[in-house]
Amino acid sequence: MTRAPKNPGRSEKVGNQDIARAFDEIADLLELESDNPFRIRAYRNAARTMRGAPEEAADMIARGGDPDDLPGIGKDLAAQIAEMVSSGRLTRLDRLRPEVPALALALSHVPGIGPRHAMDLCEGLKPRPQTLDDVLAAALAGKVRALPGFGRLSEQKLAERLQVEQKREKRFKWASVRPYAEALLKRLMAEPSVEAVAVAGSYRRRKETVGDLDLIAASETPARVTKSLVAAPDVDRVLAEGPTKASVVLRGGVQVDLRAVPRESYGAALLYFTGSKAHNIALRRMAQQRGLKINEYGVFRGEERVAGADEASIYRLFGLDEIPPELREDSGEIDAAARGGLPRLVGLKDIRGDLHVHTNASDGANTLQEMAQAARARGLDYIAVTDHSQRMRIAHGLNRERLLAQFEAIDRFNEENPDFTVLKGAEVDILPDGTLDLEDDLMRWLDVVVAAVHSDFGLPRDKQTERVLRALDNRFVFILAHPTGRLLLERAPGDLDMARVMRAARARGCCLEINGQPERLDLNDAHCRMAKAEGVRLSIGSDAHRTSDFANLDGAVAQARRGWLEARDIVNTLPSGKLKALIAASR
DNA sequence: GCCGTTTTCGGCCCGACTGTTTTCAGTCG
Repeated sequence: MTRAPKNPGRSEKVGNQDIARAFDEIADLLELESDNPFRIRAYRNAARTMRGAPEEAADMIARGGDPDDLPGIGKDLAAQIAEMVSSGRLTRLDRLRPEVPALALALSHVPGIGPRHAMDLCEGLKPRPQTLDDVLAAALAGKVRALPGFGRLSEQKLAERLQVEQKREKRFKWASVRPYAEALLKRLMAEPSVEAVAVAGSYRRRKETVGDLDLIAASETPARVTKSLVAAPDVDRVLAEGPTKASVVLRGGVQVDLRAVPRESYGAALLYFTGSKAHNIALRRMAQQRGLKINEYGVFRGEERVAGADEASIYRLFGLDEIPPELREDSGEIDAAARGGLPRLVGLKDIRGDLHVHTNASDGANTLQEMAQAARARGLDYIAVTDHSQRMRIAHGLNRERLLAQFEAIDRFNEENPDFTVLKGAEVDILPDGTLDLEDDLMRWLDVVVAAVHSDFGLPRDKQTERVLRALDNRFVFILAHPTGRLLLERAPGDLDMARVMRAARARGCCLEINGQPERLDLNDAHCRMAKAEGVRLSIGSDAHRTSDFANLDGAVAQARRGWLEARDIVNTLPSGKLKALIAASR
């Protein structure tokens, strides 16, 4: 459910996310009113643009810029943005809301129920339903089948969908669906008729959360592949099954959609179902301009297929460099690919060391030696051991004495292991007033000081921002860890003026961390891109608490890639010697 | 509502599956 910003007229800043939500709600409402579909799309595009915009609209307007310059934002929408920024309200939305029942909006958000049926249910049922439960009751009582466009079967499905909706997990963290994805890939790969299979969709684009899994298989006997999915052991319910397509819900609630296509269409299908939708639309427009048609079976000139077996052939046909899935959001990647200007995205192999690692001295599960060995086994050259400072009682934070003992252990380890480097570090708590939980005379002996907020996440924007800025003021702080403090699907990001934080970080030569914990992935993709634009360097940290957690680096790298980052944007692609010099220069 | 080497009007992406229809609308991706 979307809401306009609270506290209209207050000085509290309206963020791009608020604007995006308002535009999406307008699109939803217009859709329920059966408004012009292209106008609806314009609002949705605008919402997407605002979500990924590199600069807060409020800042843009304050410095004399015009949101009209953003792609998909014209005069009208620019005026609406300006209205929201100045007043916190949106007249268009305020007028629209009373015209459409709130229940219709809620119904249309249930999968399988579109705007048409949502309105028909609201207006056709007697007595008029007020809640989703009312609609469910009507369906169970057999009152829905009488409505035009409904029948016995659709009534039954409606009841099921509403019941599922009540306990549905809407999105899943990327890492939590990975086991399902890999199990299904393995199963389908074992099918003799399958020549190739991959996960497409937002999973392949490495979005931090995914709503479902999209599988693409190449096979000359597609019906056998869809049958194999439907018969998989984890399948709870079958939503649809046809000769080339099947949809199921797994136990655990993850929906899986499979498309099986012939070998010569595999690249086209992979491209098509990897999306994003906006990226596809942009490509299709290019196809049209060239008198071509692109769909999930290939690129066609008339009846003739001119590309489609692999993705590269399709991009090549349009004069584009191959665009990595992480960039396919229609946020500038197509222009960049056309002029040979795509970034050379950082890869896991570029990461030389890990700058955020815990041991069992604080809340980790493994010893310093075990962590170092595991890192080396993964091909890293160094790690920074960054156990918690003493304020983190719950995490066994290190006091002065224990930290000094750790120094000695690290020196000993480095002497005995000349082919690997353990850097002395600490994850120092940023206290609510912005002071640090470790004295300067200790921090000066650390190779890497990582500062992080672990309490009082709910401070108002100005206080939270001042708190972080004060911490960054300390000459020894080199990295701001998990800058927003968000936990995916659990805790909203702290209210930080990220533009100010970035300017301060650049001025001080500090880095912002991309934390790879699957529930953090903090910074997010948009912030990564913003940091690069602001000239702020980033660091990648697994925040490992056990040896297996070095796998988190993959998630952090994926996030960096979504943020258009290259190896040179990330400090721990440097060898340890150069990194140390960089840190020394920042003090 | 946006946009422009067919530019200020008239376009705007494409196909599979489902269920209710009797030739198609709704929904999804």
